[in-house]
Amino acid sequence: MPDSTQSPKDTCYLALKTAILTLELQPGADLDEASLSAEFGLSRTPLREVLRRLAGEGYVDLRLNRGARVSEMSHTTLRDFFLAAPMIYGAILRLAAENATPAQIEKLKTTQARFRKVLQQGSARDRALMNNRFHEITGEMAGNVYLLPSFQRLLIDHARISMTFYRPRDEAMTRNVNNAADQHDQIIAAIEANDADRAAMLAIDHWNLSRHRIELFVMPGGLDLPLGAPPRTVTA
Amino acid sequence: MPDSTQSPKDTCYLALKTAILTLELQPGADLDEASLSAEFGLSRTPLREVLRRLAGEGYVDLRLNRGARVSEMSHTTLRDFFLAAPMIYGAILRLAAENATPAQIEKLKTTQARFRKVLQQGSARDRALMNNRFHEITGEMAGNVYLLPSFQRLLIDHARISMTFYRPRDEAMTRNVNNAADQHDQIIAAIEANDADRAAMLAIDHWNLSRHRIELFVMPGGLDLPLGAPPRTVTA
DNA sequence: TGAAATCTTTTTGTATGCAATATGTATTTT
DNA sequence: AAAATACATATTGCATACAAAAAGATTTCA
Repeated sequence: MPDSTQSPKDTCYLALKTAILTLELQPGADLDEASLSAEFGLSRTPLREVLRRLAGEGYVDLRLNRGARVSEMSHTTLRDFFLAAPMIYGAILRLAAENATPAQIEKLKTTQARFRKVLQQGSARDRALMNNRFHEITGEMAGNVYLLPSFQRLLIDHARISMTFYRPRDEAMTRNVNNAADQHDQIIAAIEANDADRAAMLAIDHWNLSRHRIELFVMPGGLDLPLGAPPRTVTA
Repeated sequence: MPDSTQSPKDTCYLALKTAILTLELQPGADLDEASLSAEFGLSRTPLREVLRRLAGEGYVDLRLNRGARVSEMSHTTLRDFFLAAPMIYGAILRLAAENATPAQIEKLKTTQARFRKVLQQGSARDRALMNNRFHEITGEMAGNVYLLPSFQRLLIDHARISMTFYRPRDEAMTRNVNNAADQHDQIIAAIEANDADRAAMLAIDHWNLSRHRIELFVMPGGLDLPLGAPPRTVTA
Protein backbone atom coordinates (compact mmCIF):
# COMPACT_ATOMS: atom_id res chain seq x y z
CA MET A 1 0.00 0.00 0.00
CA PRO A 2 2.80 2.48 0.71
CA ASP A 3 4.20 1.72 -2.76
CA SER A 4 1.68 3.77 -4.69
CA THR A 5 4.00 5.08 -7.40
CA GLN A 6 6.72 2.48 -7.66
CA SER A 7 8.72 1.86 -10.79
CA PRO A 8 9.06 -1.72 -12.06
CA LYS A 9 12.73 -1.40 -11.20
CA ASP A 10 11.95 -0.69 -7.54
CA THR A 11 9.43 -3.53 -7.50
CA CYS A 12 12.07 -5.89 -8.81
CA TYR A 13 14.67 -4.65 -6.32
CA LEU A 14 12.31 -5.05 -3.38
CA ALA A 15 11.05 -8.45 -4.49
CA LEU A 16 14.55 -9.85 -4.85
CA LYS A 17 15.62 -8.31 -1.56
CA THR A 18 12.77 -9.83 0.44
CA ALA A 19 13.09 -13.16 -1.35
CA ILE A 20 16.74 -13.30 -0.35
CA LEU A 21 16.10 -12.23 3.23
CA THR A 22 13.44 -14.89 3.68
CA LEU A 23 15.45 -17.66 1.99
CA GLU A 24 12.83 -18.03 -0.73
CA LEU A 25 15.90 -17.47 -2.83
CA GLN A 26 18.53 -19.60 -1.16
CA PRO A 27 22.20 -18.74 -0.75
CA GLY A 28 24.05 -19.70 -3.91
CA ALA A 29 20.95 -19.70 -6.10
CA ASP A 30 21.53 -18.66 -9.71
CA LEU A 31 19.90 -15.44 -10.86
CA ASP A 32 19.29 -15.67 -14.58
CA GLU A 33 19.01 -12.31 -16.29
CA ALA A 34 16.67 -13.39 -19.05
CA SER A 35 14.10 -15.10 -16.85
CA LEU A 36 14.17 -12.38 -14.19
CA SER A 37 13.71 -9.61 -16.73
CA ALA A 38 10.76 -11.48 -18.16
CA GLU A 39 9.29 -12.07 -14.71
CA PHE A 40 9.43 -8.41 -13.68
CA GLY A 41 8.61 -6.93 -17.05
CA LEU A 42 11.74 -4.96 -17.73
CA SER A 43 14.57 -5.39 -20.16
CA ARG A 44 17.93 -6.83 -19.24
CA THR A 45 19.69 -3.47 -19.01
CA PRO A 46 17.80 -2.08 -15.99
CA LEU A 47 17.66 -5.55 -14.45
CA ARG A 48 21.43 -5.76 -14.55
CA GLU A 49 21.58 -2.43 -12.73
CA VAL A 50 19.32 -3.83 -10.02
CA LEU A 51 21.60 -6.84 -9.66
CA ARG A 52 24.61 -4.55 -9.38
CA ARG A 53 22.92 -2.54 -6.68
CA LEU A 54 22.05 -5.69 -4.78
CA ALA A 55 25.66 -6.78 -5.13
CA GLY A 56 26.88 -3.53 -3.64
CA GLU A 57 24.57 -4.02 -0.67
CA GLY A 58 25.70 -7.60 -0.14
CA TYR A 59 22.62 -9.49 -1.27
CA VAL A 60 24.20 -11.11 -4.31
CA ASP A 61 27.64 -11.91 -5.67
CA LEU A 62 28.64 -11.14 -9.26
CA ARG A 63 31.07 -13.32 -11.17
CA LEU A 64 32.58 -12.07 -14.40
CA ASN A 65 30.90 -13.58 -17.45
CA ARG A 66 29.03 -15.97 -15.17
CA GLY A 67 26.11 -14.07 -13.85
CA ALA A 68 24.81 -13.33 -10.38
CA ARG A 69 24.16 -15.60 -7.43
CA VAL A 70 22.53 -15.05 -4.07
CA SER A 71 25.42 -14.41 -1.69
CA GLU A 72 26.69 -17.48 0.12
CA MET A 73 26.60 -18.20 3.83
CA SER A 74 29.48 -20.42 4.78
CA HIS A 75 30.61 -21.36 8.28
CA THR A 76 33.35 -18.74 8.01
CA THR A 77 30.80 -16.00 7.39
CA LEU A 78 28.85 -17.27 10.38
CA ARG A 79 31.95 -16.86 12.53
CA ASP A 80 32.59 -13.39 11.11
CA PHE A 81 29.00 -12.55 11.89
CA PHE A 82 29.30 -13.51 15.55
CA LEU A 83 32.47 -11.45 15.84
CA ALA A 84 31.16 -8.27 14.29
CA ALA A 85 27.52 -8.13 15.32
CA PRO A 86 27.77 -7.16 19.02
CA MET A 87 30.11 -4.27 18.34
CA ILE A 88 28.13 -2.80 15.46
CA TYR A 89 24.71 -3.36 17.02
CA GLY A 90 25.88 -1.68 20.22
CA ALA A 91 27.25 1.30 18.36
CA ILE A 92 24.14 1.70 16.23
CA LEU A 93 21.70 1.65 19.14
CA ARG A 94 23.90 4.05 21.11
CA LEU A 95 23.82 6.52 18.24
CA ALA A 96 20.13 5.89 17.66
CA ALA A 97 19.38 6.96 21.23
CA GLU A 98 21.44 10.10 20.72
CA ASN A 99 20.06 11.15 17.36
CA ALA A 100 16.55 9.75 16.81
CA THR A 101 13.93 12.26 15.68
CA PRO A 102 10.32 12.13 16.92
CA ALA A 103 9.14 11.10 13.47
CA GLN A 104 11.57 8.19 13.44
CA ILE A 105 10.49 7.09 16.91
CA GLU A 106 6.90 7.10 15.71
CA LYS A 107 7.86 4.93 12.76
CA LEU A 108 9.70 2.54 15.07
CA LYS A 109 6.65 2.20 17.31
CA THR A 110 4.41 1.47 14.33
CA THR A 111 6.79 -1.22 13.14
CA GLN A 112 6.99 -2.74 16.60
CA ALA A 113 3.19 -2.90 16.76
CA ARG A 114 3.19 -4.72 13.43
CA PHE A 115 5.91 -7.03 14.67
CA ARG A 116 3.82 -8.02 17.69
CA LYS A 117 0.88 -8.66 15.41
CA VAL A 118 2.72 -11.02 13.05
CA LEU A 119 4.20 -12.71 16.11
CA GLN A 120 0.68 -13.83 16.97
CA GLN A 121 -0.79 -14.51 13.58
CA GLY A 122 1.94 -14.18 10.95
CA SER A 123 4.26 -16.59 9.22
CA ALA A 124 7.95 -17.04 10.01
CA ARG A 125 8.60 -15.06 6.87
CA ASP A 126 6.51 -12.11 8.06
CA ARG A 127 8.23 -12.16 11.43
CA ALA A 128 11.70 -12.12 9.93
CA LEU A 129 10.82 -9.24 7.60
CA MET A 130 9.19 -7.13 10.30
CA ASN A 131 12.03 -7.71 12.72
CA ASN A 132 14.42 -6.75 9.95
CA ARG A 133 12.45 -3.58 9.33
CA PHE A 134 12.58 -2.70 13.03
CA HIS A 135 16.34 -2.84 13.08
CA GLU A 136 16.67 -1.06 9.74
CA ILE A 137 14.89 1.88 11.34
CA THR A 138 17.32 1.95 14.26
CA GLY A 139 20.02 2.18 11.62
CA GLU A 140 18.29 5.17 10.06
CA MET A 141 18.10 6.76 13.50
CA ALA A 142 21.82 6.32 14.11
CA GLY A 143 22.38 7.98 10.76
CA ASN A 144 26.09 7.37 10.60
CA VAL A 145 27.07 6.82 6.96
CA TYR A 146 30.20 4.93 7.94
CA LEU A 147 28.57 2.39 10.25
CA LEU A 148 25.48 1.85 8.16
CA PRO A 149 27.06 -0.29 5.41
CA SER A 150 28.31 -2.90 7.87
CA PHE A 151 25.13 -2.75 9.90
CA GLN A 152 22.96 -3.38 6.86
CA ARG A 153 25.12 -6.26 5.77
CA LEU A 154 24.77 -7.78 9.22
CA LEU A 155 21.00 -7.39 9.04
CA ILE A 156 20.87 -9.38 5.81
CA ASP A 157 22.50 -12.43 7.30
CA HIS A 158 20.83 -11.99 10.66
CA ALA A 159 17.49 -12.41 8.91
CA ARG A 160 18.73 -15.39 6.92
CA ILE A 161 20.29 -17.09 9.93
CA SER A 162 17.13 -16.57 11.94
CA MET A 163 15.05 -18.03 9.13
CA THR A 164 17.34 -21.04 9.06
CA PHE A 165 17.20 -21.75 12.76
CA TYR A 166 13.71 -20.63 13.64
CA ARG A 167 11.30 -23.31 14.86
CA PRO A 168 7.99 -21.68 15.76
CA ARG A 169 6.59 -24.85 17.37
CA ASP A 170 9.49 -25.19 19.80
CA GLU A 171 8.31 -23.96 23.17
CA ALA A 172 11.65 -22.56 24.33
CA MET A 173 11.95 -20.68 21.08
CA THR A 174 8.49 -19.19 21.40
CA ARG A 175 9.44 -17.83 24.80
CA ASN A 176 12.68 -16.54 23.34
CA VAL A 177 10.92 -14.66 20.58
CA ASN A 178 8.45 -13.08 22.98
CA ASN A 179 11.38 -11.93 25.09
CA ALA A 180 12.85 -10.38 21.96
CA ALA A 181 9.66 -8.43 21.39
CA ASP A 182 9.76 -7.20 24.99
CA GLN A 183 13.34 -6.07 24.44
CA HIS A 184 12.20 -4.11 21.40
CA ASP A 185 9.86 -2.17 23.68
CA GLN A 186 12.67 -1.49 26.11
CA ILE A 187 14.87 -0.33 23.24
CA ILE A 188 12.18 2.07 22.09
CA ALA A 189 11.91 3.45 25.63
CA ALA A 190 15.66 3.96 25.90
CA ILE A 191 15.77 5.73 22.56
CA GLU A 192 12.84 7.93 23.47
CA ALA A 193 14.58 8.84 26.75
CA ASN A 194 17.81 9.65 24.91
CA ASP A 195 19.54 7.13 27.16
CA ALA A 196 22.50 6.06 25.02
CA ASP A 197 24.17 3.92 27.67
CA ARG A 198 21.01 1.98 28.31
CA ALA A 199 20.40 1.55 24.59
CA ALA A 200 23.89 0.13 24.14
CA MET A 201 23.32 -2.30 27.02
CA LEU A 202 19.99 -3.39 25.59
CA ALA A 203 21.69 -3.99 22.27
CA ILE A 204 24.01 -6.47 23.94
CA ASP A 205 21.11 -8.15 25.74
CA HIS A 206 19.16 -8.37 22.51
CA TRP A 207 22.14 -9.81 20.73
CA ASN A 208 22.72 -12.42 23.44
CA LEU A 209 19.11 -13.50 23.22
CA SER A 210 19.38 -13.88 19.47
CA ARG A 211 22.58 -15.78 19.91
CA HIS A 212 20.88 -18.08 22.39
CA ARG A 213 18.05 -18.66 19.96
CA ILE A 214 20.55 -19.85 17.39
CA GLU A 215 22.23 -22.09 19.95
CA LEU A 216 18.86 -23.64 20.78
CA PHE A 217 18.89 -24.97 17.25
CA VAL A 218 22.56 -25.74 16.79
CA MET A 219 22.83 -27.56 20.11
CA PRO A 220 19.42 -29.12 20.76
CA GLY A 221 18.52 -30.85 24.03
CA GLY A 222 18.95 -34.40 22.78
CA LEU A 223 16.29 -36.87 21.79
CA ASP A 224 14.60 -38.65 24.67
CA LEU A 225 14.65 -42.00 22.92
CA PRO A 226 17.46 -43.95 21.30
CA LEU A 227 17.16 -43.83 17.53
CA GLY A 228 15.09 -46.73 16.26
CA ALA A 229 13.38 -47.41 19.59
CA PRO A 230 9.57 -47.65 19.51
CA PRO A 231 7.77 -44.44 20.53
CA ARG A 232 5.97 -44.31 23.82
CA THR A 233 2.23 -44.47 23.57
CA VAL A 234 0.67 -41.05 23.35
CA THR A 235 -2.22 -41.74 25.69
CA ALA A 236 -0.84 -41.75 29.23
CA MET B 1 52.62 -2.47 -14.88
CA PRO B 2 50.56 -4.81 -12.72
CA ASP B 3 47.58 -4.10 -14.98
CA SER B 4 48.74 -6.23 -17.88
CA THR B 5 45.34 -7.53 -18.97
CA GLN B 6 42.88 -4.94 -17.75
CA SER B 7 39.54 -4.31 -19.35
CA PRO B 8 38.59 -0.74 -20.22
CA LYS B 9 35.89 -1.09 -17.60
CA ASP B 10 38.45 -1.83 -14.89
CA THR B 11 40.60 1.04 -16.11
CA CYS B 12 37.66 3.38 -15.85
CA TYR B 13 36.71 2.11 -12.40
CA LEU B 14 40.25 2.52 -11.11
CA ALA B 15 40.75 5.94 -12.66
CA LEU B 16 37.56 7.30 -11.16
CA LYS B 17 38.33 5.74 -7.81
CA THR B 18 41.80 7.27 -7.55
CA ALA B 19 40.60 10.60 -8.89
CA ILE B 20 37.99 10.73 -6.15
CA LEU B 21 40.39 9.62 -3.42
CA THR B 22 42.90 12.30 -4.40
CA LEU B 23 40.30 15.06 -4.79
CA GLU B 24 41.12 15.47 -8.47
CA LEU B 25 37.41 14.91 -8.67
CA GLN B 26 36.03 17.01 -5.87
CA PRO B 27 33.09 16.11 -3.62
CA GLY B 28 29.88 17.08 -5.37
CA ALA B 29 31.41 17.11 -8.86
CA ASP B 30 29.05 16.09 -11.65
CA LEU B 31 29.85 12.90 -13.50
CA ASP B 32 28.47 13.14 -17.01
CA GLU B 33 27.86 9.78 -18.63
CA ALA B 34 28.44 10.90 -22.21
CA SER B 35 31.77 12.61 -21.63
CA LEU B 36 33.08 9.88 -19.32
CA SER B 37 32.17 7.11 -21.75
CA ALA B 38 33.95 9.01 -24.49
CA GLU B 39 36.98 9.58 -22.28
CA PHE B 40 37.42 5.93 -21.37
CA GLY B 41 36.38 4.48 -24.69
CA LEU B 42 33.35 2.49 -23.68
CA SER B 43 29.67 2.91 -24.29
CA ARG B 44 27.26 4.31 -21.75
CA THR B 45 25.89 0.92 -20.69
CA PRO B 46 29.08 -0.44 -19.06
CA LEU B 47 29.96 3.03 -17.80
CA ARG B 48 26.68 3.20 -15.93
CA GLU B 49 27.51 -0.15 -14.34
CA VAL B 50 30.83 1.26 -13.17
CA LEU B 51 29.05 4.25 -11.64
CA ARG B 52 26.63 1.94 -9.89
CA ARG B 53 29.46 -0.08 -8.46
CA LEU B 54 31.18 3.09 -7.25
CA ALA B 55 27.90 4.16 -5.69
CA GLY B 56 27.64 0.89 -3.80
CA GLU B 57 31.14 1.38 -2.45
CA GLY B 58 30.44 4.96 -1.39
CA TYR B 59 32.50 6.88 -3.93
CA VAL B 60 29.55 8.49 -5.71
CA ASP B 61 25.91 9.30 -5.10
CA LEU B 62 23.21 8.52 -7.64
CA ARG B 63 20.13 10.70 -8.02
CA LEU B 64 17.19 9.46 -10.03
CA ASN B 65 17.07 11.01 -13.49
CA ARG B 66 19.81 13.42 -12.50
CA GLY B 67 23.01 11.50 -12.86
CA ALA B 68 25.92 10.73 -10.58
CA ARG B 69 27.99 13.00 -8.36
CA VAL B 70 31.11 12.45 -6.34
CA SER B 71 29.87 11.78 -2.80
CA GLU B 72 29.70 14.84 -0.59
CA MET B 73 31.70 15.55 2.55
CA SER B 74 29.74 17.76 4.88
CA HIS B 75 30.60 18.68 8.45
CA THR B 76 28.11 16.07 9.63
CA THR B 77 29.95 13.33 7.77
CA LEU B 78 33.18 14.58 9.34
CA ARG B 79 31.63 14.14 12.76
CA ASP B 80 30.35 10.68 11.87
CA PHE B 81 33.82 9.86 10.66
CA PHE B 82 35.46 10.77 13.95
CA LEU B 83 32.91 8.70 15.83
CA ALA B 84 33.21 5.55 13.79
CA ALA B 85 36.87 5.40 12.80
CA PRO B 86 38.55 4.39 16.07
CA MET B 87 36.20 1.50 16.67
CA ILE B 88 36.40 0.07 13.17
CA TYR B 89 40.13 0.61 12.75
CA GLY B 90 40.80 -1.09 16.08
CA ALA B 91 38.65 -4.07 15.16
CA ILE B 92 40.21 -4.43 11.72
CA LEU B 93 43.79 -4.39 12.96
CA ARG B 94 42.93 -6.82 15.74
CA LEU B 95 41.51 -9.28 13.24
CA ALA B 96 44.37 -8.62 10.83
CA ALA B 97 46.86 -9.71 13.50
CA GLU B 98 44.84 -12.85 14.09
CA ASN B 99 44.28 -13.87 10.49
CA ALA B 100 47.00 -12.48 8.23
CA THR B 101 48.65 -14.95 5.87
CA PRO B 102 52.38 -14.81 5.08
CA ALA B 103 51.61 -13.73 1.51
CA GLN B 104 49.52 -10.84 2.79
CA ILE B 105 52.25 -9.78 5.21
CA GLU B 106 54.69 -9.74 2.32
CA LYS B 107 52.35 -7.56 0.31
CA LEU B 108 51.96 -5.20 3.26
CA LYS B 109 55.74 -4.87 3.60
CA THR B 110 56.13 -4.09 -0.07
CA THR B 111 53.46 -1.42 0.15
CA GLN B 112 55.09 0.08 3.24
CA ALA B 113 58.44 0.26 1.39
CA ARG B 114 56.71 2.10 -1.43
CA PHE B 115 55.01 4.39 1.06
CA ARG B 116 58.37 5.36 2.57
CA LYS B 117 59.71 6.04 -0.89
CA VAL B 118 56.92 8.39 -1.93
CA LEU B 119 57.24 10.05 1.46
CA GLN B 120 60.67 11.19 0.39
CA GLN B 121 60.18 11.91 -3.26
CA GLY B 122 56.51 11.59 -4.11
CA SER B 123 53.61 13.99 -4.37
CA ALA B 124 50.87 14.45 -1.79
CA ARG B 125 48.69 12.47 -4.15
CA ASP B 126 51.08 9.52 -4.24
CA ARG B 127 51.35 9.53 -0.47
CA ALA B 128 47.61 9.49 0.04
CA LEU B 129 47.17 6.64 -2.44
CA MET B 130 49.97 4.52 -0.99
CA ASN B 131 48.77 5.06 2.55
CA ASN B 132 45.30 4.12 1.41
CA ARG B 133 46.66 0.95 -0.17
CA PHE B 134 48.45 0.05 3.07
CA HIS B 135 45.24 0.17 5.05
CA GLU B 136 43.25 -1.59 2.35
CA ILE B 137 45.60 -4.53 2.77
CA THR B 138 45.03 -4.64 6.51
CA GLY B 139 41.35 -4.86 5.66
CA GLU B 140 42.02 -7.83 3.39
CA MET B 141 43.96 -9.44 6.22
CA ALA B 142 41.09 -9.03 8.67
CA GLY B 143 38.88 -10.67 6.06
CA ASN B 144 35.61 -10.06 7.86
CA VAL B 145 32.90 -9.50 5.27
CA TYR B 146 30.73 -7.61 7.74
CA LEU B 147 33.32 -5.09 8.88
CA LEU B 148 34.89 -4.52 5.50
CA PRO B 149 32.11 -2.36 4.00
CA SER B 150 32.32 0.22 6.76
CA PHE B 151 36.10 0.06 6.86
CA GLN B 152 36.39 0.73 3.15
CA ARG B 153 33.97 3.60 3.35
CA LEU B 154 36.06 5.11 6.13
CA LEU B 155 39.19 4.74 4.03
CA ILE B 156 37.64 6.74 1.23
CA ASP B 157 37.01 9.78 3.37
CA HIS B 158 40.18 9.32 5.38
CA ALA B 159 42.12 9.76 2.16
CA ARG B 160 40.04 12.75 1.12
CA ILE B 161 40.24 14.42 4.53
CA SER B 162 44.00 13.91 4.61
CA MET B 163 44.33 15.39 1.14
CA THR B 164 42.34 18.39 2.30
CA PHE B 165 44.36 19.07 5.40
CA TYR B 166 47.81 17.96 4.36
CA ARG B 167 50.51 20.64 4.17
CA PRO B 168 53.82 19.04 3.20
CA ARG B 169 55.82 22.19 3.86
CA ASP B 170 54.61 22.50 7.44
CA GLU B 171 57.38 21.25 9.71
CA ALA B 172 55.11 19.83 12.41
CA MET B 173 53.18 17.97 9.79
CA THR B 174 56.30 16.50 8.25
CA ARG B 175 57.25 15.09 11.64
CA ASN B 176 53.72 13.80 12.06
CA VAL B 177 53.79 11.96 8.77
CA ASN B 178 57.15 10.38 9.53
CA ASN B 179 55.73 9.18 12.83
CA ALA B 180 52.86 7.66 10.92
CA ALA B 181 55.31 5.72 8.76
CA ASP B 182 57.06 4.45 11.88
CA GLN B 183 53.71 3.33 13.24
CA HIS B 184 53.12 1.40 10.03
CA ASP B 185 56.30 -0.56 10.77
CA GLN B 186 55.13 -1.28 14.29
CA ILE B 187 51.78 -2.41 12.95
CA ILE B 188 53.49 -4.81 10.57
CA ALA B 189 55.55 -6.20 13.44
CA ALA B 190 52.46 -6.73 15.60
CA ILE B 191 50.64 -8.48 12.77
CA GLU B 192 53.61 -10.69 12.02
CA ALA B 193 53.82 -11.62 15.71
CA ASN B 194 50.09 -12.42 15.81
CA ASP B 195 49.77 -9.94 18.64
CA ALA B 196 46.14 -8.86 18.37
CA ASP B 197 46.09 -6.74 21.52
CA ARG B 198 49.13 -4.80 20.45
CA ALA B 199 47.73 -4.34 16.95
CA ALA B 200 44.52 -2.93 18.39
CA MET B 201 46.49 -0.51 20.58
CA LEU B 202 48.60 0.60 17.65
CA ALA B 203 45.42 1.23 15.68
CA ILE B 204 44.31 3.69 18.32
CA ASP B 205 47.73 5.36 18.39
CA HIS B 206 47.73 5.61 14.63
CA TRP B 207 44.26 7.05 14.66
CA ASN B 208 45.17 9.63 17.30
CA LEU B 209 48.15 10.75 15.26
CA SER B 210 45.97 11.15 12.19
CA ARG B 211 43.46 13.04 14.24
CA HIS B 212 46.21 15.31 15.52
CA ARG B 213 47.38 15.94 11.95
CA ILE B 214 43.90 17.14 11.08
CA GLU B 215 43.80 19.36 14.15
CA LEU B 216 47.09 20.92 13.14
CA PHE B 217 45.24 22.26 10.15
CA VAL B 218 41.86 23.02 11.66
CA MET B 219 43.34 24.82 14.66
CA PRO B 220 46.58 26.43 13.44
CA GLY B 221 49.05 28.18 15.72
CA GLY B 222 47.94 31.72 14.92
CA LEU B 223 49.56 34.23 12.66
CA ASP B 224 52.51 36.08 14.16
CA LEU B 225 51.44 39.43 12.71
CA PRO B 226 48.19 41.33 12.95
CA LEU B 227 46.32 41.24 9.68
CA GLY B 228 47.26 44.19 7.50
CA ALA B 229 50.54 44.90 9.28
CA PRO B 230 53.60 45.27 7.09
CA PRO B 231 55.71 42.11 6.80
CA ARG B 232 59.07 41.99 8.53
CA THR B 233 62.00 42.25 6.19
CA VAL B 234 63.16 38.90 5.00
CA THR B 235 66.87 39.54 5.42
CA ALA B 236 67.63 39.42 9.16
C1' DT C 1 10.20 44.82 -16.27
C1' DG C 2 9.01 40.39 -14.26
C1' DA C 3 6.72 36.22 -13.98
C1' DA C 4 4.72 32.44 -16.23
C1' DA C 5 4.31 29.36 -19.85
C1' DT C 6 5.96 27.06 -23.91
C1' DC C 7 9.36 25.29 -26.72
C1' DT C 8 14.21 23.56 -27.43
C1' DT C 9 18.20 21.28 -25.95
C1' DT C 10 20.58 18.26 -23.10
C1' DT C 11 20.89 14.28 -20.24
C1' DT C 12 19.28 10.15 -18.22
C1' DG C 13 16.61 5.68 -18.59
C1' DT C 14 15.21 1.62 -21.34
C1' DA C 15 14.93 -1.70 -25.14
C1' DT C 16 16.96 -4.40 -28.59
C1' DG C 17 20.50 -6.53 -31.47
C1' DC C 18 24.97 -8.33 -31.86
C1' DA C 19 29.54 -10.02 -30.09
C1' DA C 20 32.15 -12.65 -26.76
C1' DT C 21 32.41 -15.99 -23.30
C1' DA C 22 30.99 -20.05 -20.95
C1' DT C 23 28.43 -24.45 -20.80
C1' DG C 24 26.64 -28.75 -22.48
C1' DT C 25 26.60 -32.38 -26.07
C1' DA C 26 28.10 -35.18 -29.59
C1' DT C 27 31.86 -37.04 -32.00
C1' DT C 28 36.31 -38.76 -32.59
C1' DT C 29 40.45 -40.98 -31.02
C1' DT C 30 43.10 -44.11 -28.32
C1' DA D 1 34.98 -47.45 -22.53
C1' DA D 2 37.45 -43.20 -21.17
C1' DA D 3 39.44 -39.00 -22.53
C1' DA D 4 39.93 -35.37 -25.52
C1' DT D 5 38.36 -32.51 -29.11
C1' DA D 6 35.11 -30.09 -31.87
C1' DC D 7 30.63 -28.39 -32.28
C1' DA D 8 26.10 -26.45 -30.80
C1' DT D 9 23.59 -23.94 -27.35
C1' DA D 10 22.80 -20.74 -23.88
C1' DT D 11 24.12 -16.76 -21.21
C1' DT D 12 26.59 -12.69 -20.28
C1' DG D 13 28.70 -8.21 -21.94
C1' DC D 14 28.57 -4.23 -24.94
C1' DA D 15 26.96 -0.83 -28.41
C1' DT D 16 23.46 1.64 -30.49
C1' DA D 17 18.81 3.57 -31.01
C1' DC D 18 14.92 5.35 -29.02
C1' DA D 19 11.88 7.18 -25.11
C1' DA D 20 11.35 9.98 -21.04
C1' DA D 21 12.68 13.36 -18.02
C1' DA D 22 15.19 17.50 -16.57
C1' DA D 23 17.49 21.82 -17.59
C1' DG D 24 17.84 25.82 -20.25
C1' DA D 25 16.21 29.35 -23.57
C1' DT D 26 12.65 31.92 -25.59
C1' DT D 27 8.35 33.94 -25.94
C1' DT D 28 4.13 35.58 -24.10
C1' DC D 29 1.29 38.07 -21.10
C1' DA D 30 0.39 40.91 -17.11
